[in-house]
Amino acid sequence: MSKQELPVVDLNPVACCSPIAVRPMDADQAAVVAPLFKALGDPVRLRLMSMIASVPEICVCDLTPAFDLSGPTISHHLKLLREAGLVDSERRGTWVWYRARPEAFRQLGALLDISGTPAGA
Amino acid sequence: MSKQELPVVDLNPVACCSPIAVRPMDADQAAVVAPLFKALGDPVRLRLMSMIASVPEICVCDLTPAFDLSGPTISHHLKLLREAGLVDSERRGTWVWYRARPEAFRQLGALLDISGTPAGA
DNA sequence: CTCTTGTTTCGACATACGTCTAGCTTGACA
DNA sequence: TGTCAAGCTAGACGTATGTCGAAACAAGAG
Repeated sequence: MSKQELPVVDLNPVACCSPIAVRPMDADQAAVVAPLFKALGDPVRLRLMSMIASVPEICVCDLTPAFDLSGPTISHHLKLLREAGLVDSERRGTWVWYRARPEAFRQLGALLDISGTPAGA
Repeated sequence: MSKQELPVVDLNPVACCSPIAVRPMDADQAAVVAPLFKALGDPVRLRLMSMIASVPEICVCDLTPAFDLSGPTISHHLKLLREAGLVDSERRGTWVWYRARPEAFRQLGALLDISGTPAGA
């Protein structure tokens, strides 16, 4: 191997990790963060996420008809987004309402920040 | 359904899409972007990506020993990152060197920007 | 040319994932 | 209480994914 040295930088104390272009992620951090990206890695979930995040809150009854998919399938995807911590849900009467969790987005956005890094140059 | 109106906003002409919290993504946009998130949705690939992005370039021979995985498996993950457009590779003599593609990161980061959106409030 | 080392491709396998239908739970309302 | 609608859970099924070992390919050294 080339014996190249990888940079070693302290963790950002606020969020989970430094931007991925600042220092190499260790296995534990990757295991925490990868599921968040994975949750957004399906076109249906990405659209759901986008529909939810573009309004203060939205009813499942407004999400389902936007897709050519069965109700249970949409419900399944929403569950994955919930388990990833990207959205919150709340039942109010007959309907269930979903809201985005901004912290998760801020964390993911921060991870992708490449300004002032080797990759950003 | 609740007849709630989803916002309709012009596309950002520079990148592929507006931030996902600005307007709901349509199916075509989601089909383009989701594979990028999917590529980062595996812990091994996320670590690889991070190792690659934290230096100007890096040799496969420095990536492989960081994992408890066979060479072919690492090669497979690198191929997926390449096909997603997140990294570039170049053979120089015996070794193959990988570099991050900053444009892809900037685009993903922009998508996750929630400042000034309903979710960011 | 042949040997060695580094990397990718191929083929196989177990597991995870996306989707469906059927059935259940919750709440509203007559 | 009975009934209906919204949404979730359970189970099944086909496909995609992560992993491996073996083999092929690439480049340099002897």
